[in-house]
Amino acid sequence: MLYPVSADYDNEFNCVVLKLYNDETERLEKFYDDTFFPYFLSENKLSQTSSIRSQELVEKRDALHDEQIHLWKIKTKHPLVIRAISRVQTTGLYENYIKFFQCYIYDMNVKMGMPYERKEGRLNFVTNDKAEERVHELIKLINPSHQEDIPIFESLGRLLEYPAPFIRRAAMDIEVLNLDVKKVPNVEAANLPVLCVTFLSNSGEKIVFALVQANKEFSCIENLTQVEFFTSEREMIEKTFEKMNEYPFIITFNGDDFDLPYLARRALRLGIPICDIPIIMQKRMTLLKNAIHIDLYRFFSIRAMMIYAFASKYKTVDLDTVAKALLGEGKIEKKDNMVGNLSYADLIEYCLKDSELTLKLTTFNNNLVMNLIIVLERLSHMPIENVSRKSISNWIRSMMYDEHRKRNMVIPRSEDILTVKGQTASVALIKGKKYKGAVVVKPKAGFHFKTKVGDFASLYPSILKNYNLGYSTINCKHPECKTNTVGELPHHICKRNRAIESQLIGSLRDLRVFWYKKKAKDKTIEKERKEWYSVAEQSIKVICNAAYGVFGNKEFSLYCPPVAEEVTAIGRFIITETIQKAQEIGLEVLYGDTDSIFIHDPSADKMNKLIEWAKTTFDIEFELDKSYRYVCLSERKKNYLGVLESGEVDVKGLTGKKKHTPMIIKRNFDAIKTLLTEIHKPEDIEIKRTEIIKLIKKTYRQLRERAWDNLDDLAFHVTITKDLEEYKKTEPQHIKAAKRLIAKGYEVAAGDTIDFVKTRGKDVKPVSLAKNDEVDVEKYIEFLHNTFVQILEPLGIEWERDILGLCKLERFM
DNA sequence: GCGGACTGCTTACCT
DNA sequence: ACAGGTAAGCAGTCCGCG
Repeated sequence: MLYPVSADYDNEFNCVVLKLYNDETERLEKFYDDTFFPYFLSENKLSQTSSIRSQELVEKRDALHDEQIHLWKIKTKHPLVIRAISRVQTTGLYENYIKFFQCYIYDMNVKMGMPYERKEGRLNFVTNDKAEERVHELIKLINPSHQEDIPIFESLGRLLEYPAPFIRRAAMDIEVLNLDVKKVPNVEAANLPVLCVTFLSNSGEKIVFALVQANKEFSCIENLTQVEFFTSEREMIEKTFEKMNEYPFIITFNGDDFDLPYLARRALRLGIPICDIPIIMQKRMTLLKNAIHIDLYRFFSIRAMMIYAFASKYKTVDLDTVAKALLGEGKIEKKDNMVGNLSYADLIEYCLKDSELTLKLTTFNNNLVMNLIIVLERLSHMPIENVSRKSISNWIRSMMYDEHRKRNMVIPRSEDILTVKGQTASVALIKGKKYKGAVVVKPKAGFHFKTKVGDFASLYPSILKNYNLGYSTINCKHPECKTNTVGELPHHICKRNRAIESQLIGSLRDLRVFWYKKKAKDKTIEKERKEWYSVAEQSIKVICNAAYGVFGNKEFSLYCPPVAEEVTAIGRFIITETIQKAQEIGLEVLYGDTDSIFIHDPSADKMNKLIEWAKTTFDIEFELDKSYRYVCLSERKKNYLGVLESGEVDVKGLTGKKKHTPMIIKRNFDAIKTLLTEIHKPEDIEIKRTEIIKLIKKTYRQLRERAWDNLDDLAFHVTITKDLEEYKKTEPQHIKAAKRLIAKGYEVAAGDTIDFVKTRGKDVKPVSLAKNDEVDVEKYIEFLHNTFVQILEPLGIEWERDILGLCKLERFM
């Protein structure tokens, strides 16, 4: 069968081209369609020119104003014509910014990533009876509250229930000679030779190309039988291109910005004709002519993916960190960046390992990442190359556009939404923010045994759904809706029409809560299918979690501030009411944040009563989320530690967990975590208290006596979040340290994490440039203190008395 | 001229 | 380029101190 995986405009044939993955031949095929033309909509007919193909009056639904309107559908002879016209004609145009290939996908109803077959020059969707059966079943089970939502459930259900193809793919990595330890090879110049290229495929092929280096002993290569050596770099690169054309999918880690452009530029330098170079360098990505290029660096950098799909298991995006977090293994360690100094065997091993990790990142957990990409491609109606690189607001936007087109609705212009629907009515607590957000309840400090946490499942998506929120329904024009307000804000909500956002996000939410969450845990389902359900569940989670936020982001094309603030306002209303109800029932509320409530030792009876009340009052699933053996709260919000009944420790927000904290303190923190799992009842606290004091004292003394093993253990790790020139207002410590690195000739850029130690005289130094005796021990002791008071307070440990007191005494003895 | 109080900047976290 | 809320540490400024 054929699966559409990519779409683009083909300049040679002057029409749209789909790339289809054939899962029988395991190759890519192309499908050209010259019956579809670029177009946009206009309020007025334009003066006819040779670049306009036709102009035709069409009827559209305008959901923003709730009326039917007539617009001119203007078809052009080339996609670029639309841009040219938009520069001259700046008013009265609609949908002129939507990419041509996206229009094709939406209007021709191309289901990306779904099965098709070619018949008489056309593509026909191939129905899968078993999947259809499951779709039927899920609709019956969910039993949508609105009849008109059934088609949405059907199409979403199909996208998630149809099986995904096996994708043949190869991971690729190159190594380039490097003359300067402090710098990475320059891509623009591409002035140094490529030394090694490796391909590793998921069908078992391993290909290694290596360049013969004049300075290196050739005798040791006899046992490298699978390696093909080249004396000509040009030949090696030509062979590399040949290989790249053989695979339908090429996976890299940072291939967009390094491997592929370097190969392309190097090829040009070596005189390979441009038509033989299968690499297309675009502004924001690097593509392949005959394959789909997935750059995992881009994929793993997508914030929403990082946080929701991978639960922040990795915090910086580089191959070593991501692989260690997800696969449990990292890169091969090298002494420095001097690739040229490695023996052939080491160089090849190193390069192969990178390819191996890159491939494994797409295959682990039964192809989790590859399947995530396919599901997201399906849901977003975007080509794989785009969905795997672009942030989540692009996916949601694309989903919304598709839905507008399917209903013959004109897509409103951002500025029109703002004019018609108005601005925010609430005031944020934080300076510079646009509107008020969630409620955080001040915690009751102390050790609380038997604490249970209840929370609303997908609170914000549920609010979007239940309260029919969207740009078309908030502050609508109908007189009878004006009184339909909720809670504290003046906005009213439409009673006549349903909002697309509410339908789409609401349906996704229902699918997740009532179907995929359950299926992913169902023990009667075979393993592979269960894993697929888990992928579907995670994909929906990622989308739902961001769905509210986009309406408060002014760059989002359906930006609608009243919708965003109405969501949080209703959220505040719901959680506040629930806390009040809990107290009425006689439950002790210890803490709460946004959609969760911590309750101290509730009776099963009262807890169930609260759960039932919340569910029926708000029609949102309110469930028992966690049962803690105990939680340890301080007065600080968003900061706590809890031990679950399973013995697992849950740490939130504490300094000991943050990634910038030096290792010497983190290790202490982890040891204390283990001790805390050994507390089962209040009497245990006493025993563990002494052990914890002992631990901290040890580190305290180690610092006082300057007896650390390794200076690296004292390094803070702080990320540079913007270009160095942008730090105009202040010079933070990590920037100061970074500048010292630059002065020594190192390259430092936004996104890098700086490792620095605090030195005497309120100074800092990069750890690589600092010496042991420069360390400002007082600063570290202060940090040790501040890190541990967060949990010591509730334990009844006093720094002065218990840590310093004993240590000072001992020092006298 | 110095130090404490204060504000604002920056990063990393929580939901 | 999904949002707002919170903690922490530091940089820089203001103000009072005769």
